[in-house]
Amino acid sequence: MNAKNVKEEVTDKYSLRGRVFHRLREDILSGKYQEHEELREVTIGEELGVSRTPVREAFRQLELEGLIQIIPNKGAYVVGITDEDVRDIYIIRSRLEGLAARWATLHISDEQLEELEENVYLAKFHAEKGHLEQMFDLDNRFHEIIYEACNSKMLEHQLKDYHQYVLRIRKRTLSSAARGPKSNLEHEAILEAIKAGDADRAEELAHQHLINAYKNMVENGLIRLSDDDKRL
Amino acid sequence: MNAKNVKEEVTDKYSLRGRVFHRLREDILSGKYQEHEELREVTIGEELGVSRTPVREAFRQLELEGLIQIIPNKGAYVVGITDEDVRDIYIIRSRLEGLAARWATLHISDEQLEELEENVYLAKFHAEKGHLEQMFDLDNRFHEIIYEACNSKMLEHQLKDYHQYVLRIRKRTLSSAARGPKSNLEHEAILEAIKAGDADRAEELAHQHLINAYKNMVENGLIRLSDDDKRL
DNA sequence: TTCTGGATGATTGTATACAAAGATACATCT
DNA sequence: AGATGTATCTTTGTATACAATCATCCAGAA
Repeated sequence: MNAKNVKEEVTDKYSLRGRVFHRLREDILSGKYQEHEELREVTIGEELGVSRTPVREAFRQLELEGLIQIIPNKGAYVVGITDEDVRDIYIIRSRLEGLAARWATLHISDEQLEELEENVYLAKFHAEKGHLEQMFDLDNRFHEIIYEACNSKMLEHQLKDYHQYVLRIRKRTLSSAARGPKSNLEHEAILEAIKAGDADRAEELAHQHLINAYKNMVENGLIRLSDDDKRL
Repeated sequence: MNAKNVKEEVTDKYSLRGRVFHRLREDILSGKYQEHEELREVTIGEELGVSRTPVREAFRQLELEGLIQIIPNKGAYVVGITDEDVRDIYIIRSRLEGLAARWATLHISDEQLEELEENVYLAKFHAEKGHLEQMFDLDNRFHEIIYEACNSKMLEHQLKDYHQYVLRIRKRTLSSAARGPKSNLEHEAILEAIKAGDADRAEELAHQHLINAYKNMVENGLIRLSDDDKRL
């Protein structure tokens, strides 16, 4: 899941293979296809109205992304995403977001800083009004700005990939409204740290921000966790 | 998941697509194909004596691995990797390796621990003898054991992805022999921390281990770095 | 009964044919 | 000359035909 830029991702969606790829990823992450379910090339092809060729190519990519497992001459099986995976994704992402916030502190542009401030200001407004959809979008954008500001092609791409996962998880669970204001305060604190040029603090705050988001999901019973929480 | 994985990787190599995939990866990593060079489906197919179909599937995978860039309806181009990318990869991986070492401390099995100890012991031997190839393999295996021991499908997958890049960089630069013994000592320290159940220390040591490896490359002039090193 | 072996059908692996998009070269117009 | 349109060629995108492999089932022997 590595080097592709935004432009390709877009054009990508206009090829049949691209559509199959994105659609299948959606459907696997959303839970339409159960874990261990077998995906047949012709069946998927018929469902999406394409032949086996683009399906096969999409399968190979999904395998590399770890979403399906292909056993040669046998078939493709959905790997699925467990609650443990969700936990790990959040923790991994929390570390990388911390790193991104650190680097953003070093390299953020005036324009980006301004957009962050506007973002925080607007989010406060929509939180008071209870506009869930706008809060959702602003939250995404806040993180995206940080990714862009960190000035690292590798890290940005990595985090945007994970964002895909996180979006799906959120869709699956529906984010809790109560988390909004707290999340906003945390965004504000991260912004302040970046403005103050305090990279250590920015990293720690961004890291904790993601951990809090995850904990909130657990507390609300959206994700259940069997074993120890030592990983956090 | 391990024994099975190995078997698949092997069977993989007996399919035409698998052969094309592995062969192309080799050739790109070894520098046979220059940066920005265009890879044509028929040409590659003729070279390897196969049709376009397996070549295309291999291309899609190589794209996800970040080794080539596919521009729709145009062609596939070998992707370059800048010194800044190398720096970011090492830093990102250093954080994730730290996390992996932390989790490995919590979840490592007796067998894995034993293999780690054997690995460290053997590495010392080969370092004294100056067996570069064996040291290289043992080093890779050391990290792989940690990945497997961390007991996280997501993190393991992530780190193995990055490993691709690192292998590529190493091949490009040739690792310096002088680093060997120091690296071994660091491995040993990581192992001790894991055995002692000290997750914090394991994380910090593993993190620093990667940073040291990177610094060594810079000091030996294998990698040039233009701007500030504040990112470290 | 239980095991073996082969016929049969289903599914993937590969090759190839055809369609569509981009690149090139040249003629034409201003 | 420089710009523009177009014919043509090259290359990729997709569909489909055929080959190879795997799974299933049932007959027949121990």
